[in-house]
Amino acid sequence: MSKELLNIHAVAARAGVSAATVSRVFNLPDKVAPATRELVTRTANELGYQPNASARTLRTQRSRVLGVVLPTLLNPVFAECLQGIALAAAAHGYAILPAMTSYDEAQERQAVDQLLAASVDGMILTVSNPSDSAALLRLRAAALPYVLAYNAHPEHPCISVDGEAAAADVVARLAALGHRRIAMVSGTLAASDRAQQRYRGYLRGMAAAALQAPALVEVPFVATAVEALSHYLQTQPRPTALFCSNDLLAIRSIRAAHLTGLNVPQDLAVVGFDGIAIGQDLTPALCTIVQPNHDIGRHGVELLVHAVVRGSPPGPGDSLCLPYRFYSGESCCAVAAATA
Amino acid sequence: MSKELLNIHAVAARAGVSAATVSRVFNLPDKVAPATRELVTRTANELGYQPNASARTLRTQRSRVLGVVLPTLLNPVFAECLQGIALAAAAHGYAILPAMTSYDEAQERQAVDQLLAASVDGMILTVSNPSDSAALLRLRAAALPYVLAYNAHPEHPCISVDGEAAAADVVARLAALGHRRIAMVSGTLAASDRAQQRYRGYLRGMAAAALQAPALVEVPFVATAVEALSHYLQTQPRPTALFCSNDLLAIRSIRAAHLTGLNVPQDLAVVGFDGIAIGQDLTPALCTIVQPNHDIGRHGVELLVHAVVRGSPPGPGDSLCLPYRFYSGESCCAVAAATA
DNA sequence: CTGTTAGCGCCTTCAT
DNA sequence: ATGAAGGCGCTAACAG
Repeated sequence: MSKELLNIHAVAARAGVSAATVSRVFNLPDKVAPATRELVTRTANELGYQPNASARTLRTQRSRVLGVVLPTLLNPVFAECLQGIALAAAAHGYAILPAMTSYDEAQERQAVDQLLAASVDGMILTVSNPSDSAALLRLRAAALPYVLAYNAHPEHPCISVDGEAAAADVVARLAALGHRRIAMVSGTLAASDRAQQRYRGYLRGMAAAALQAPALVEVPFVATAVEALSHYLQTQPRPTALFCSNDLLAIRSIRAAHLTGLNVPQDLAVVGFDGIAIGQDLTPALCTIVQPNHDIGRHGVELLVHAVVRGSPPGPGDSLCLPYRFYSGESCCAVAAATA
Repeated sequence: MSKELLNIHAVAARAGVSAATVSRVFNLPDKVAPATRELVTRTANELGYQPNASARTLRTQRSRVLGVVLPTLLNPVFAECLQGIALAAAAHGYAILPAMTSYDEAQERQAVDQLLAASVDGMILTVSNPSDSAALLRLRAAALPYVLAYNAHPEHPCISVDGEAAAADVVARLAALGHRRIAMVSGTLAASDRAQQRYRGYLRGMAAAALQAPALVEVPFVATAVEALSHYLQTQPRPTALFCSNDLLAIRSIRAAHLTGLNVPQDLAVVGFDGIAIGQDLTPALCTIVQPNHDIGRHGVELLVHAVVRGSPPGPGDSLCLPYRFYSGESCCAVAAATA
């Protein structure tokens, strides 16, 4: 096949028109006579021609590509979100260019630089800490449209849920079920503004229920999380309920409880946060705060597409706080009379 | 900020050299005097300059981008694989452009077309059926390097595991544990060559153990899988072991068993396939065939990068059959004497 | 070792 | 309604 000559001129020559006309057929179909348009379209199809995206981008300064910066896909929360982003982007004629940062700020900055060089039209990102992010500074300096996902910050456009209210809500529900020793489990608190937000909500909820909050159970390393949690659950006094800052931790807590000989939820209620899809198929089904992960991605895309159309980047005022939902799974129940 | 003039000429002017020299500093650093190189590097950093990827692509016909075509990220298998792809690609200086197809062949073709127009240097894809795929024909016609992931087919370069052997292995192990009524559960068989491969292995294993294979339990719709499985488990004679063609189905089978009042593994052994990371943290820990999902992605990237370097696309001869591993999780045990 | 020159494929005024 | 011409930013020959 003469693959090398499959450019706009080849189509033009074959159709007996100029390159400009072919271009117009693809970009401004209304400005070309129906007969010519039909001819060019047919010729292009026969040859299997598609406009070269790089040349287009170079010329128009618009790539129809959105950059995506996420910590990892090994947490289903972000996989679900990326799926939402991918579908929404495709629906709007955009491609996506994702980069994974492993919760590392240096990699966040590097990813942003790379995506800037790729001429993306906008970026959706989840960063470790929006307050103090070199990556976000770059974006502002470049005046590139961007939205944060999951992060919440007054100075940036964000798609998020009110994690603080949700966490307080969880504690209130646990208290209403008779739990008094309610502990919170999280990963490295400093590495995630979401965890910090949820922790604030937890403290607020405990105060509102007039309960004393035991020390935060920080589980820094995923690999040893189950072990650390098992150890923790053997110390006295044991909590009757565990509020975990994410679903993966909740799942590991349930495992740790079993290894310790505790039944969930009878001996230990476990509540997660995130609403990963798989949680509902587990046994016991995971009790958790369900975030609209798919929609968080979708709204991020739509905000950016909208911004491109109107020509001005999204600002903090465009932030969206989406509703969450308490999923009353089987991993949580009223405290047993004996252990209360 | 004078964002518009941040091109190679701006750097050249500021450093008092020509654009060609700046270009060489970025592409052939050895061909420029150390002093000049240092000067240019410093100037570029001061200005925050990075070469424009589109222009580079247009000029060199190489984009340093790999296309990725996967069914969905809602199955952690593919999320884990994509994570592997993303990390490996980044390590080799490549970006990735993923597209999700929802197991739909029309979308597979569309994704390939879009990625071709984006001038990707190669593609990694998982398709419904490699034998009869319009998407793969396009790739061949375009002579673009590509590798299949998970798919196995003699006429294409593939990174896969021997699913048939693995499935036969599972059956042999279950038989050795005393199971005689071993049923297999899968999604729509026609929609996945992997499921078909595993089913062949199952049948082979049953024959080898001189056991009669009950009818395949096909669960077409994810939304109603638990319900369908619960119903199935109430019919007599019930199997003592279930071999599921993927881990998500295994997890749902375990749930269905519980809803039916059966204990896993005492009343029903459940074995999955895929080795999604979360399986090991479940209770009972999922017994499954562990595939190296991350490495499947990584090898795919490396095969493509290698091909670009040597200048010829990978062929069927470059296929890699990676080792799998039987993870002896808690969802499987010897058949109870009474139910055997 | 460095500068000059000529496009890569496309879109977009401007002219017809 | 269509064509001709220039340049987006970059790299690769070719000179010097």
